[in-house]
Amino acid sequence: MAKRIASSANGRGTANGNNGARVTLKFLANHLELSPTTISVVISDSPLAATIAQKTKDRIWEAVREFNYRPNVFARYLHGKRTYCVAVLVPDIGDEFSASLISGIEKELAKRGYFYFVVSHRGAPELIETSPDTLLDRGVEGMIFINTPLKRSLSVPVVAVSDITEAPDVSSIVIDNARAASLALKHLLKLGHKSIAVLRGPRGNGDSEDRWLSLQKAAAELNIVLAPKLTRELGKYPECNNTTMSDLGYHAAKELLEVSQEFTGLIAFNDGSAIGAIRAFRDAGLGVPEDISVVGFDDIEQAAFNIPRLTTIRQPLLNMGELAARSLIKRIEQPAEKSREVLVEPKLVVRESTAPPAPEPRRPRS
Amino acid sequence: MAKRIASSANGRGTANGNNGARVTLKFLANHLELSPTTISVVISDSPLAATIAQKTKDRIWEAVREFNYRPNVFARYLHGKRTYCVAVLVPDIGDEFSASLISGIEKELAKRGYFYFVVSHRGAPELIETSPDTLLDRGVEGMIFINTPLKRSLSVPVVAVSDITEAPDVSSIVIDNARAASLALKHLLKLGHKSIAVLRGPRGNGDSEDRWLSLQKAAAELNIVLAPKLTRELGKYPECNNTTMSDLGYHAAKELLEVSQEFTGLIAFNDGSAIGAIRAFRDAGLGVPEDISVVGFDDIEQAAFNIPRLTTIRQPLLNMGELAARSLIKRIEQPAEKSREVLVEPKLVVRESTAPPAPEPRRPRS
DNA sequence: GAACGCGACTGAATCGATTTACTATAGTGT
DNA sequence: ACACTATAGTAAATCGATTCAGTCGCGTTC
Repeated sequence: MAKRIASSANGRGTANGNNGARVTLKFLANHLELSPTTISVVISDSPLAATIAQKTKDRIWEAVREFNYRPNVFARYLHGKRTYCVAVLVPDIGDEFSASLISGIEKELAKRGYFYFVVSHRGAPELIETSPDTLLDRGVEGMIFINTPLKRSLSVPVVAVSDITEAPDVSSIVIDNARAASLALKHLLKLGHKSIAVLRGPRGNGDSEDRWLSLQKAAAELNIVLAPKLTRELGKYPECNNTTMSDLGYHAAKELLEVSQEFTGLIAFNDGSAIGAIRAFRDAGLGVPEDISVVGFDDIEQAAFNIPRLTTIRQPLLNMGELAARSLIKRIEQPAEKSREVLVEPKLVVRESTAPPAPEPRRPRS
Repeated sequence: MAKRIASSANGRGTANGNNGARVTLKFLANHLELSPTTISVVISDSPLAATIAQKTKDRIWEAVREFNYRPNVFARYLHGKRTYCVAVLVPDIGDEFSASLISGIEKELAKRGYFYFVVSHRGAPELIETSPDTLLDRGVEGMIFINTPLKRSLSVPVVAVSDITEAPDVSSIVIDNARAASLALKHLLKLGHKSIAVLRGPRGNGDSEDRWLSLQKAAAELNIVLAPKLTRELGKYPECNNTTMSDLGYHAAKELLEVSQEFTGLIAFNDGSAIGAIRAFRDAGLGVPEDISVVGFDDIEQAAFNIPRLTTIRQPLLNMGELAARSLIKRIEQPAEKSREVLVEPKLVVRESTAPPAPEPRRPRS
């Protein structure tokens, strides 16, 4: 009988009453003079465990604690047991959009005892193509695609956030862009703006297309024209690598300024580009909201502290992440569950970057 | 002999020439009329592979392609093979500090073919205590602790970023806070500031203590006093959950304003709190830099687009992440490698939020 | 007192690959 | 023609746990 009690917080490398040898089922079996079967049955609480005497169970659990036995995850998985592991694919984890989503995902996954791999592909097509297989090799039971195209179907459940997948049977979590567009446009309209510029999202971003279409549709319904020359696209995806959204917004806004002196409102693709645009206007001697009103999108942390505080369409990113994780787990644990699309409600947050347009045509301040 | 060529991009669930059954070594062996041993030897390119005829090798590789055979990672690992998997522990992935670091880490890991788990513990002590073991169970070969305390030593290499570990034999990547402090202080001093307020980092953050100590030391050397009443701590760690750095900075700055009308300079713990503070000053009718100069820390994306553009001490977060990953891999692959501390050089980035103090004592503008 | 049932376990096959220690065949030198 | 050496491969044990199909002893029951 072993005398030593292992320190509860032993770090594997340290002593555990077994003199350095790994604590395996076989070792425990030896020590308890039972068969590995019995111990396995008790530990994994299989139905068979009912047939084991309580006294024996107690002995087993005690030994488990004493030696800090931890079943080998890999051996277990060989028998097709669950891995409780999923993957998140994302263009880049560096920006606040992705980071907030992942934060929400993580929160929910942790609550349910799941682990996750993160793969950021930076838009590289071959990574997008091959990493699902590698992840499958590693036993993930499901995947969350953030803003990432998926062309084929996979053998595990998939949830897409900011959907740009073509694959069937994928659940998706998307913001209600129609509602968002109408919210932003109506707000500006009510303030009295007639000429509105738009910063479209980069091609390759899941929301770009849908958002733009929604904006056009809403504009048509409200009898506004979104003039093409007052529209800028925020750069192609692959180039997004070293350029930040603010940077993209800054340059797009400058271009806009060169083209026109008329517009009094701007709807940006997101808060980052909105902040960049405001900076550009400011550099041109124009004030926000005095000369131009700006509406952002997302409501990132800085939005509320920006000068001026940013009026924006809030996307509940944390919730969306949680929702994505929850949907995924549901589909993993209840395979009968059908895939479905969840539309998330955006919210207009009015702050300081929007105001009625100046009565006079604007002119750069000195 | 199989007739069909598997589609190269088959998604596991789909046909692969084997009618749905898993493609295992045994299956391939059967199909090629070779023993599993031979195939294994060839595929894993063990030394023995030299003894296999080239012709046979070719046949094997062809079959591997044809059936899209992928060795089972878990079965492999049972034999103690490498997992190429590490873990990153972080308080929270949502903020730009962590996100940038992870982005750097990820970049380097991906380059070397490693996968990684992320665990964000939100400061919860029991998670910090238990997750290393769970991660070890999952076969990680090393861990990166971002801003996370580690009290015991682990059986795998550990690299700490923004170091607050007490464990021995841990490599660490830390910013040179002494240099940073001197940079910030000298900048303000040269502009003519005498009375300088400080926003200290939250307790529990790895850099807080060191940064503050460095600041005091540098101040002493430069013959400035950092008055305790002009010093604020940015809230305790656990409460940091729902509060953003900007929020913390905002409130701390307000408090500062209530206490004193004298200070003309502020050194913030990071850019988030700096932006919050600027907002608070502005709300009180004070301008930055006209009335108060503000120095941030980190140089996050928004810093360059903020109004005013933020003067800040840049921390090369992406590089630090890459460095951390590189160190970790080195220690994994060359166990003889000793742990060491890497001091990263900060850089002063002068923008618009700092200027000489106004000659007159300041007073709130209307 | 033979047949039966039941409680409490266990043996052996299995998951999918790796690895060590062979074997079988063909070719070489003398 | 015989030992000897490559060459080309294979059988079987192993990693650590799970699981199906028993086994063994003992108390009932008619």
